[in-house]
Amino acid sequence: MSIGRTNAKIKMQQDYKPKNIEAVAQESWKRKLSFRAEDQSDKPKYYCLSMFPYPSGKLHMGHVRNYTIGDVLSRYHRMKGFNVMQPMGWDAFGLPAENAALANNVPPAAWTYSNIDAMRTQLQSLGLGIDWSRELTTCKPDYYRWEQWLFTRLFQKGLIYKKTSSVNWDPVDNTVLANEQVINGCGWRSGALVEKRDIPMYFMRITQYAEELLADLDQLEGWPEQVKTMQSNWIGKSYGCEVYFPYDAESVGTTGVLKVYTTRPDTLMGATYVAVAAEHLLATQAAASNPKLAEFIAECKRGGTAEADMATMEKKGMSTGLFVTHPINGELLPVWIANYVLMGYGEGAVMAVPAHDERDFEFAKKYNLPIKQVIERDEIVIAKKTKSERATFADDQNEVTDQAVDHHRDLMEAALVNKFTADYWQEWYGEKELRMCVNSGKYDGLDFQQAFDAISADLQAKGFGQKRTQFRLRDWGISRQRYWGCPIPIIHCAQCGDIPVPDDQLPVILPEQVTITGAGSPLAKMPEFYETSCPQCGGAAKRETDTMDTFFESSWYYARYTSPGCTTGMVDERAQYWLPVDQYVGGIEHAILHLLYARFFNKLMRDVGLFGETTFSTSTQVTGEQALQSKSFNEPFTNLLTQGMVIAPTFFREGAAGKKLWINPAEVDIETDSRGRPVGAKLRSDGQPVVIGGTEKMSKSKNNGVDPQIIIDQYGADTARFFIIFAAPPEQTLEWSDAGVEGAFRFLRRVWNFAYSNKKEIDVCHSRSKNESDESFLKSMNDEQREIYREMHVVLKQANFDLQRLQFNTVASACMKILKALEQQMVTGTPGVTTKSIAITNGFSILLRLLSPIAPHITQTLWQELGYGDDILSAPWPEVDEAALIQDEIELMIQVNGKLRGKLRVAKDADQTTLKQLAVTYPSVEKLLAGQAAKKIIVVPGRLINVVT
RNA sequence: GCCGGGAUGGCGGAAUUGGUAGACGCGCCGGACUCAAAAUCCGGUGCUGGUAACAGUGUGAGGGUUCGAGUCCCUCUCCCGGCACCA
Repeated sequence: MSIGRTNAKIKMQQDYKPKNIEAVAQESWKRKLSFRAEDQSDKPKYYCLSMFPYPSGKLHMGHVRNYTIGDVLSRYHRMKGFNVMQPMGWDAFGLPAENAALANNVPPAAWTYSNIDAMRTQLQSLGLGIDWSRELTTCKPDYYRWEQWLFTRLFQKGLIYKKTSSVNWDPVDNTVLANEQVINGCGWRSGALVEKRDIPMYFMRITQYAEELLADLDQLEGWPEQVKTMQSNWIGKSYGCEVYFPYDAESVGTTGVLKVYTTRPDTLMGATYVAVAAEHLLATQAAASNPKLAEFIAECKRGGTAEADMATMEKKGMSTGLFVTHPINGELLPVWIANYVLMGYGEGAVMAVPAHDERDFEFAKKYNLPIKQVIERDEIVIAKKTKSERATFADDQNEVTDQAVDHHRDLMEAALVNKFTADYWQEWYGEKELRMCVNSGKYDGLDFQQAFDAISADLQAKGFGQKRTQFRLRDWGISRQRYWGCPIPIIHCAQCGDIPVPDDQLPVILPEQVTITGAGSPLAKMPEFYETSCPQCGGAAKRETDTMDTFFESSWYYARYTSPGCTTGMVDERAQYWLPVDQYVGGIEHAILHLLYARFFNKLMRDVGLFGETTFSTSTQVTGEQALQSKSFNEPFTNLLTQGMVIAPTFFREGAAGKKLWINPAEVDIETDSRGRPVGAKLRSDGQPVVIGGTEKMSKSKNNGVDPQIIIDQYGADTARFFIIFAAPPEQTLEWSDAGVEGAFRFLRRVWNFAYSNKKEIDVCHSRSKNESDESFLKSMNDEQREIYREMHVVLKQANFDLQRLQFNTVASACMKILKALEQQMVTGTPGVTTKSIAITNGFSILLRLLSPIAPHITQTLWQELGYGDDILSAPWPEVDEAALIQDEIELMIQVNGKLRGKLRVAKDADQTTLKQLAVTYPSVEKLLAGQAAKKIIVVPGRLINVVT
């Protein structure tokens, strides 16, 4: 069956039946290849990408929201005249497939592929304008062979290297656990106490790109500020100093230095001890002869590797009995082992200045270590001086008043009484501004920067340190001791070492028929997989059995979509047409890791020469300008929209032993009082009360998920899409509401009904000559028509603005406003074709086009049914007729002292004097003035007049 | 703990730059239609007082800047996201 002309002959359905019209519309898009993106076009390109889903098997509301937002953007840009590409694919490797394999005894591959099929069907029923010819699946060799290829290139360039690193080790299941699988320090399945274990892993030198990743954030004007801030903080560039503390030969037994990094060298004179991580060389050495220390180190190694746990646990430490000497004053400082010092960060050792660091302070108080104040507020230092001495400190910026001196005298007295209590300490520890050194010998009186420079210089002169820039960002560990991931293309040869798999032997294919036991990787138990020969010497060798972090796949899929079917590389020349992505849409939870890794990969691929004739050496930093000149590009995503979560109410009953039994909202009836406030809830099946819980992220564990498929089956995809767009702006959390969904459906039905009952008049109107861009169109209208026409365009102007700033909920509102105004016109307007139909025909065409990105099926159908055209997809986007917006009279607010007291209609070009006169003689203003003259009258043109008394 | 974000009627949210707080929708109340109900349509709806006109009050809490603050500044509370092996 075909739609369009054939269908137009059939009488229009009276009732809105989404099931029928959605199937017809989707079939038509499929047949006409409506969403096939052209690799060559006269139109400007628009690459709109939504984060691809992990194929869990069932579409959830978060997906629906993500892809609806992307589809609205895609369809809007298409109508604006862009060559749009909106692809879709599957982030198919990952832990859940292995968990499912354990639970259901299905191989991860089979489970994944059947999930993909199920989810593709669901996605298609949403009516998304996707170019399915570009679909990709990351667990297929034709995809992952190219990341193996990239791996070997980066390995050869030294951008991937091997080192040992800590993982969560489950000693009962003898397996490595993900952070997610560690619950309260125990393995999720075995319940065993998890410990840290050091194993060799491959790392990517993302730190080599830290400077560029940080600097290029400035180029990302289309990114939310908060995401850039988070990334910037994550990279964490800091300026500091390396300090070497020479070993005390007597206690340590050898010579050497303890290396630390500090951002506060100005406080070096206040260092009273040093602390090292449990894995530090000095710790190991001290523990050799001290069983108690060895026990403490073992304790530190218990528990997982998650940073949040490290940061919140109780600070514990133990003295090693070893000493180092202070590099400037030569004092002996004790060496402590502390559980809050991380081996993987910095040097695995810190200098402790308890007077000026919160953690050191807490630790020193706990273990009675000395606290030496070396920084003081300027004012207090000054207050301690005589009046004449003070004069030399006072300047225009920092005048020392007697009041300030008194205030700080009080503080000083408080200090004597409360010395080093946490409250008082808060008063002076942190900020670097307006502070100077005290108790620091020759550095006394220096401010932060002066002391920083002087102490660094002295350290350097003595060979005990130097200034250093440091990044918080660590190199990216990419090895996973798991099965369901991309095999790392390395061969271990006893003679030749670690050899990358040669290109002609790629891909290293992951065997799909395996048994998952939950203990260790199946690959390590498959000789047919790991037994191989060395590509270099030909001798027997062993293939690497670790797989890659799944972030690897998601870091370059955006590029692969540009080159579907490419068998010659990761991408081909089509990438240069489509990249960078114009609009990326996805959850805020990816603000740091995924988005940082994808930015990193973009730079790697650029530097490997995939995006043009660039030949950057990886050892030099590339500026944005250089890259732009070379026709390449630095950043993968020009604009970023971070969408909020979908949340829903929760309901539960207390089960045995206080265990909560969560009840799905669909099974609950809510009781309200006369005002509509909820007072209770009952389970429909037994009529007994349930407890109303909080409103939380839709999840299996809280049983508050709403299945999108049920909504689509019941109301249609257009209703689901409309509700999701209408209920909240894209970046905010969206609260699910069944009543709201019904409201969305009611609205679409009203649109349908309006079309049905006005079809005749609109048809008649089409036969008359008219052109909305024609100036005479506006002039030909009578006042009534012009007013409704103006109303349409006021709403349209706001809607077009809202679309540009990605606030789609108010675009949905605008559609409702237009329909309301048109319905109103039907009731109150003068009957007859000449007075109503022109305005209605024009207004309804605006409504259909404005609504079409949100609810594409109903609008496509009505566009044809009412004879506006064959295909709304190729209709031009409605633009505002500015001439229609001009009004002769405007309404001004009248305020007295900023408080609204009335409204006034005035000519739009009334002058200020007239307006002021009108305001003071306005009855309620006159009354409030009570005969007094106004002190001041503020006129805000076009808005208000404020009379100040 | 650290980094980032949020809080506006009974509910979701609107208010472009400091200038009419509550658009639009849900819910609730009243009315029409109906034998009745549902659906639909019309009207009302921040809170307090008042028959009403109107007045007071109101954007998480407390303070500040301003003729004027939901919006800017300071302090605080609660909630959410991320923290490097969930994706």
